[in-house]
Amino acid sequence: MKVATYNVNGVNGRLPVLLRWLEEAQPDVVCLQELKAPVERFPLLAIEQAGYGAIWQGQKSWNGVAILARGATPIETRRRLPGDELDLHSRYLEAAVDGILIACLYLPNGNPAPGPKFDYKLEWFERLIAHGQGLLDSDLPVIMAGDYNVMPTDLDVYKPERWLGDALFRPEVREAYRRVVDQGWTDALRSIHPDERIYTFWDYFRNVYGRDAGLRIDHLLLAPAVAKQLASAGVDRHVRGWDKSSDHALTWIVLK
DNA sequence: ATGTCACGTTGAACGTGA
Repeated sequence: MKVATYNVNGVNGRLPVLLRWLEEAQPDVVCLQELKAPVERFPLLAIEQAGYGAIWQGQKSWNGVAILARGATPIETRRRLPGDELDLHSRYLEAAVDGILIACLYLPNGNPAPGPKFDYKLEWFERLIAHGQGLLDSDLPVIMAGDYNVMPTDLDVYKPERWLGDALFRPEVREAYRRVVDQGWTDALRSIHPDERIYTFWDYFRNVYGRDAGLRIDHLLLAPAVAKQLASAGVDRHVRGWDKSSDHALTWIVLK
């Protein structure tokens, strides 16, 4: 079983890239973030024609998340991260696929920091920690996949000293990410490749991709029951070089 | 500070978020 996460950065604008990758990689489950489309503009027909069922949560212009499953429709279990009824951003979606609970999340960027957007990011993290604990307590096989907007360590940044004050790398968010992992989650990419420089995002600016000045901010966190089944993990970084690509690449795992 | 995108309000630029 192959499970992937992809910040698509506009599901309609990037649709050819998404469909090309689905055909090439044949994933079983895909978590998408940053649809940047309202509910009614999700390209369900094209995705169904590619052989996938989908559930999604849209929002005009910003955010938006979806879960795709090959030959099946994910069974939705939740479409909000609990803990704040006033949070209207479309950033969380949860569903069962083939006996595994898939949480698709798009954590707030948080810049500029400090400020209200950074506070919102930290609050969102607290809610994720609370909900994540509940998921672990359930003993279900769970994957929390998505754009966490956090580089966990120096190894995940091309030039750490340049990012110290940024909302993606400030000590508070690294600490929050660590608190999630320390609950008992396995960072799939890091567990398979403990010492390797692996990036999942390259900015559009200044030939950043060509210079490999990347960041690792897209993560798949595995509950113990799933971590036991982890066979391989990687990033399809070549997709970032395709025409009209998202600034993120596809990050995936294969389970035994 | 800068740089590059997508999406929206609009009707060719500009604001916003990233």
